[in-house]
Amino acid sequence: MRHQRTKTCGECRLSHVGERVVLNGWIQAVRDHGGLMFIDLRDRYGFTQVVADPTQHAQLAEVGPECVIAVVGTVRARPAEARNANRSTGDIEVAALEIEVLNTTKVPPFEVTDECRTREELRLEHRYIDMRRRPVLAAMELRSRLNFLIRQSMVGQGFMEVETPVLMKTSPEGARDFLVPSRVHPGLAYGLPQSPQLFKQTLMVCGIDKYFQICKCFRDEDLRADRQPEFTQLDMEMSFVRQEDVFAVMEKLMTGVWSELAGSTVTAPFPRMTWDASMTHFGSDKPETRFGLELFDFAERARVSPFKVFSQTMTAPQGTVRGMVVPGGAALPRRVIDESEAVAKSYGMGGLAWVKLGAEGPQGPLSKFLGPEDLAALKSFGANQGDLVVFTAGRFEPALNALGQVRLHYGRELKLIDTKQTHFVWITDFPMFEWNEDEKRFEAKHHMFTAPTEALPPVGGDLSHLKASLYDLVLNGNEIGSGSIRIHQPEVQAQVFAHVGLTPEQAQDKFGWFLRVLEYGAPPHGGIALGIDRIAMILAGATSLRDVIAFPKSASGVCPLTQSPSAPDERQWRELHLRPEA
RNA sequence: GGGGACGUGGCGCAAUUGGUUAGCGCGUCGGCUUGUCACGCCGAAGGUUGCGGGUUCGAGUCCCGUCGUCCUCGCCA
Repeated sequence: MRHQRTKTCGECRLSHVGERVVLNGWIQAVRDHGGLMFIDLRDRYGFTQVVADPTQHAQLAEVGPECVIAVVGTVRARPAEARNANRSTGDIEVAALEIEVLNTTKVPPFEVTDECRTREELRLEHRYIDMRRRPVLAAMELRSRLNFLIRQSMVGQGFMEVETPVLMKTSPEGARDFLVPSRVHPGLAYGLPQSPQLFKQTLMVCGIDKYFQICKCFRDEDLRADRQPEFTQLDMEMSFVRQEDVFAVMEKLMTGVWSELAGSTVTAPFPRMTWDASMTHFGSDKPETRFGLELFDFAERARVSPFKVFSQTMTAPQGTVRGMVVPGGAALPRRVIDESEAVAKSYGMGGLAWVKLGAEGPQGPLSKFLGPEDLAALKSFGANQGDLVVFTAGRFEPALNALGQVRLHYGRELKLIDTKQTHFVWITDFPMFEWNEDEKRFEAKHHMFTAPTEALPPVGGDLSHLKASLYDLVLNGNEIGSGSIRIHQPEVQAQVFAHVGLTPEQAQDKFGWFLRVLEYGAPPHGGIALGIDRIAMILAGATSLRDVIAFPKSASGVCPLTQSPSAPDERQWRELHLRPEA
């Protein structure tokens, strides 16, 4: 490179007119008028129009879009009628004195334009071209600013950033671990962290008091639009705190982030809602609270209903019948109702019971089962003439969850969600355990290190009603963080291990080291982890995590750019004492 | 592991009920062009319709299988 830039492509203004400058960048577009040529030069900072006489610069014959050039030239004001108000540099142009071709390019597989509508697979395969596009670049910048604001806020609030190992001990509970086989120790493996949970708790015992880290976490499970195998968390933990202290730190962080990056004011404290209330009213543990359509409990009437699905469900274990009023829904076409039934079915329901309260009385499959007392009950739940009422029947969580999804379906279908609003809400008092039907045992709802809010019953007892100091931060119906007050007493920790079916030997083998940590003066502590990718996605207005990750993986976990995972060679397998299945 | 959608020149799309030589726009290449900024005008090249098999006189179109991508249930915090 003979000519190194003295200005970026977003820098020159009328105040620079007359200056001799050097620009480096990519050719965005060439407009060749024969005796006069316009070149839009682009870098991260902007675009500058270069004007050249092709007869003076023979190299111009060999360059096209995405070639990299250096331009030596003079800044001059554009003629008044040729100014471009759409660009910050639109009042000036650089008249080329010399042009140096720094690199040519193959014909790009797609054009570098804002509204590029090529398929995502191709964009990710050529991410180095895709990221030159302004929307992608903007998402990366947003993320960078988010990370900076997080560090600024956390350090400002007295937290210390500590790095924890990525090669760590594999753990049996929760998501599947990515394994890293050991070369030195045949048959042994590290696990990549699902989160630095035990290390951050250990840091509390170390006396760090306030810890945070922006760290990569890994989970070897199937992917979704909002789930990648590796993702980034803001991980934090504090000593001598109750959950309100954790909330306050996060509220200060998030209100600051929102005012900086979303340009909107979010006020703290955020509303709090118990898990029971969230499930009961919204059919979800991550409620979208920007519209109504709250659910109601139809148990009383369902119990005595002639409709067998209702009455039989009420006699089954954990059986419940829940309903939801769709105001004005009696006018909805059958197609919309059928679609909502499909939603309920996809979430495990046999169907969706519904009734339209029309002018001539109840209509629909359920109407013949509804007596005057049922209709009075519906009225008490807010149903009026002209409304649609839908119901699910089943076990508590599936029935509520399915109806919650139906609620979201109607919220979107009827455009009830005010997307201009930002609703943070804390969900608190989660159940400590949940029953795993496949394995016939209780397992931790969050993880095994969450503190119960009351004394644990003897092993073998019913754990289904136990609550924990466990909380989620929910934003516009997205779970963006999850945390808890932790167990800091080794006896309690040992009890929890026993409750989830770990023998003392297994507990010792997997977590003995951590039980010992707790035995040496562990302070009461708690914390939370926020999903930075998801927060960035919401701030960017994106619908996929891939839009805010520089080099994301496809739904099957493949990196489109590098084609990982790939086959290690024979020697690599051998060194790890492994052999692939043929 | 299950369900759904998609796969056609480099890119985005079209092709009626299975029927002629698979079209259009962008890009690319060549020519013209001194005030454009999605420059314009003229011309040209570019296709094993993801892959494999089948049905048929005939398949981009129908059937079976397979691969890939996306969405999703399960799974996962």
